[in-house]
Amino acid sequence: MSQSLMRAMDLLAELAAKPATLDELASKASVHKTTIMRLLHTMEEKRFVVRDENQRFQLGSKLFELSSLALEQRDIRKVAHPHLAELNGRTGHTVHLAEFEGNEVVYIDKFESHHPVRMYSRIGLTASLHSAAVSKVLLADMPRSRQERIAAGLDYIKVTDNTLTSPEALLAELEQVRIQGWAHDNAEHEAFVHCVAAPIRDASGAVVAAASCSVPVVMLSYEGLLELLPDLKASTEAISRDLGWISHERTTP
Amino acid sequence: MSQSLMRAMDLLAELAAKPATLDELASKASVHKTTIMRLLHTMEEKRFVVRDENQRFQLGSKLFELSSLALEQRDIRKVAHPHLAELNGRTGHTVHLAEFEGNEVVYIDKFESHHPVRMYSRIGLTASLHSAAVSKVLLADMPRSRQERIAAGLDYIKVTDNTLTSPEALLAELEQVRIQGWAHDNAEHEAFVHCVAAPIRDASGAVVAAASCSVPVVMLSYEGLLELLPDLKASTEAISRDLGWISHERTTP
DNA sequence: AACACGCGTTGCAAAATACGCAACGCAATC
DNA sequence: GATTGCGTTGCGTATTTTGCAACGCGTGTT
Repeated sequence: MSQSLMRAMDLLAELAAKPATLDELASKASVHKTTIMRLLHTMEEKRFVVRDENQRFQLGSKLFELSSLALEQRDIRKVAHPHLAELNGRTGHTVHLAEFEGNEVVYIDKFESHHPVRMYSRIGLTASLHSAAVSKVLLADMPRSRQERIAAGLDYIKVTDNTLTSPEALLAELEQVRIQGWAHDNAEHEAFVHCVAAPIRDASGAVVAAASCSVPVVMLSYEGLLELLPDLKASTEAISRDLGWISHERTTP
Repeated sequence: MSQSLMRAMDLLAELAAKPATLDELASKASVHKTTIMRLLHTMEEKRFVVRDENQRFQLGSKLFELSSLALEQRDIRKVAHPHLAELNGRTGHTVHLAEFEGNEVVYIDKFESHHPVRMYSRIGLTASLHSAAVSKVLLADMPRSRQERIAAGLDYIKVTDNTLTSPEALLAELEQVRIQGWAHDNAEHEAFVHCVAAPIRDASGAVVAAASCSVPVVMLSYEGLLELLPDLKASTEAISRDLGWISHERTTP
């Protein structure tokens, strides 16, 4: 659509991975360096890019500024923050907050594990739709027709022994997630990590986000993982209440 | 230089302030909406921008991804180096940079004193958790529950007259450190050396490292040591800014 | 029920803009 | 002192971007 903008954004992505010189960038993009240079110049002017002392280009501080502003705008994040921080403090495990965006699931907040064995992830990364616990939670609340459309469009790369490999398997699991009110990732994405996730609802009752705990399997058995559920549910329900949601569960039968 | 890119970046800055509709953006930029729309489309494709349910445009998750990646690769040591070298040059005293790693505080960089009386330490060594000034700074930013767990697990070997000897004493001091924004080691680890330390923060505001000045007591009284604070704070704050941190102190009252 | 308004979308023709090229300047390296 | 690596400059070409005018679609108004 807009060629120069497209290239510029690719450049930013490239620089995020690793600072680079003009020629490196030009050859990777298969464009002449003059072109790249002009783009870098304008981005430099707006502080999206800076040059270090050795003429290598890297991402500039404007980007940090924008990203922190953008994160602040998402009010789910703001509301959830204290609750998830508390959950993280109480359990000591990695906690993620994720949202549906476009057709992807994106991590919008993360709280690091207190333990030396940690898992890698980053705010802004997208989660796998057929294996991440948060994705299952977010998908589970969608209308069946949309679930089917999405499930049909995935390629089910088998990354671990437990990865789901068919639309049917995924849809069946989504149905179960919807009924039980939580989801797991039983080492379906990385063999050494499993997770549990639960939904966060707004005033209309729609699932607007999902929170999860991720734990290395060497640290906690599957049964131990499930014992985190009451804590996790307590947190997600508290967040939902803060967002205006009113539980319609019968308190005592 | 590159008109479309320039406009696109202005759009991002505009959206950072407040999500907006197409027409709002177009009138603010004094450009026809078709033009803006094309830019937004390509940015949407790259997840720099998203539309919410009411067709308002806002910043997308790619920005979070880029900025967290970039911050990760700017390792603290590299960023801090010139600032600490300058501090070391200016004061002439031993300067340390320390990080939390696992459950220990580790020195990750050191600048030697210019004076003949030096203190012994080495990059990679761990600092004592209950007496080193850098440890206090790093601990002070942690959640209370974690502080308590750590404080309870230490054995308070009394190495000098001033060594803190109880979890209560340590926790009380951490609270003070958190409030005042710096910590001391008043000859609590070695009778002939005292130090001051200050926190280094990343874009999220979390304390990711600490820097300190260590001086033999024969060289500088406690009052003299405190006079190093403005210099030290200036350095740590400059490093924090380089890491993307934005001060939320009011500049003028 | 009909109408107007707001907001995004489409197709097209004009030209301003971005592009590639080739040559230059300036360091650092051998 | 020659060579390699990296960024910079000027210029003609044509590709890309632009503005316009009309359309589609949903909302809320009379």
